[in-house]
Amino acid sequence: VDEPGILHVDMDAFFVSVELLDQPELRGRPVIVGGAGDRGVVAAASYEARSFGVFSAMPSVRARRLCPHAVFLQGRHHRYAEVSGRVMGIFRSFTPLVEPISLDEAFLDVRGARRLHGPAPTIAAHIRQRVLEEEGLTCSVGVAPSKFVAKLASEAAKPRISVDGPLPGIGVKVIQPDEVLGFLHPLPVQALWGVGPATLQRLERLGIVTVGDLAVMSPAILTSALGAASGAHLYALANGIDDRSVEPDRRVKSIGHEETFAQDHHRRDTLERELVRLADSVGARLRAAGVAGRTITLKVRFHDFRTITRSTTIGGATDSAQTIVHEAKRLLAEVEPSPGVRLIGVSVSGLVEGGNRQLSLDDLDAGSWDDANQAVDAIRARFGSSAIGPAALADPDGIRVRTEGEQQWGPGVGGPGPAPADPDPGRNSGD
DNA sequence: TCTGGGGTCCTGCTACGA
DNA sequence: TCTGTCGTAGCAGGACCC
Repeated sequence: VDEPGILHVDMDAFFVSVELLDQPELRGRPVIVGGAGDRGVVAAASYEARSFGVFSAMPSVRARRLCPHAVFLQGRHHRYAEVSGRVMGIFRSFTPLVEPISLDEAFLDVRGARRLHGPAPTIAAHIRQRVLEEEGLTCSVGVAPSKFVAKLASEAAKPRISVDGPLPGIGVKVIQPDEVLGFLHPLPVQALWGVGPATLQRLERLGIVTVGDLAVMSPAILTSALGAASGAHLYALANGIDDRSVEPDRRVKSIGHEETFAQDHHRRDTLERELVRLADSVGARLRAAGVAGRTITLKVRFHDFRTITRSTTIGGATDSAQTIVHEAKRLLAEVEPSPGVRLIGVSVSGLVEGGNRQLSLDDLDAGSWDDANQAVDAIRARFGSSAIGPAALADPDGIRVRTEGEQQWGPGVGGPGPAPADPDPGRNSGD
């Protein structure tokens, strides 16, 4: 790889910027998108909010303390997905080799687009211009010979915060092949993709502070400290070696849904009802994606944040909520909920394309559900996700069904919490 | 300070069949 | 028949990313 042909495009404060498009009167104010409840977190913060020390993944309680006058918004995932789809469309008008990483960032391989659109830095500038003109949004672009250097470069191109407020970034940062090591080595080691708090601690024990320190370390010492895969991977990155290609059609490997409760739950029957709702959502998403899976995993997080997973692998792949619920309940039966459960989740992995799906005995048992599931999917497509759902989830008046998507970044203020009618005698925790 | 929800990947352990 | 080895699958947990 000898020319900077990989782009990393990162939208600036994406969720917040989309909200500002729809509510321009909020421009210039500190705006935070995320869960507003006691157990929520910040999903995105405007640069005004960031200058108060607010960052994504920060507990909302703390964000509110740091910036009490900030405007808190719940977030609208569907709206962000819609805008993201159009932005990715702009990227694809330059190259088919687009690998979306999330709603707001993607890698592009533009080495084959030179003739049509010019060299990579020119393409980067054109992309920024078109995203601004067509969507009213700004983005930062890193241009480099490899994915991870492009990612770090886009970070260097981003707007900055200062005591006087936000400062615009340079927008495009280009790293030529002979500049890679000079760019990388002064960076703190946690700038590397794959170095989080735990790995950072281990590296610091070896006296490694910068990427340059890591680059001159013995690979044998690194692998013994970090394991074979991570050690070799980080050593390669620190020396500027990253031959991962841009993969335009990565297949999803698992689909899951989990929720934190506004208050801890202590009763198995309450948790089972939540499982029905989560599995209903996971089944619908599996069918929408045209996949089915063999491994069902239950996740439980207790009041003290201890988290366990229990999984089981069934004979044939399923996309049926009924089968998922059945297996998840069996797994839950081995868990003691009385200390208090703050989160429960269900996921399905070992995915195969729906067309290759094999029927298991469980599926045969639930086979009659297939038609019902298809009918439910059709009704939801036409009337919305809350139009129909499992009877176990209906409100006492039988009118409305709680479904997925009502909490994105933690439980809202005062809810949704448990399904209704959940007396928890002997407890005063507010289940 | 008190920690969401969507994921991926890696490691270590155990069971099991060849 | 018993024992050891090896590869693989399944499972649980941890770390990390956005």
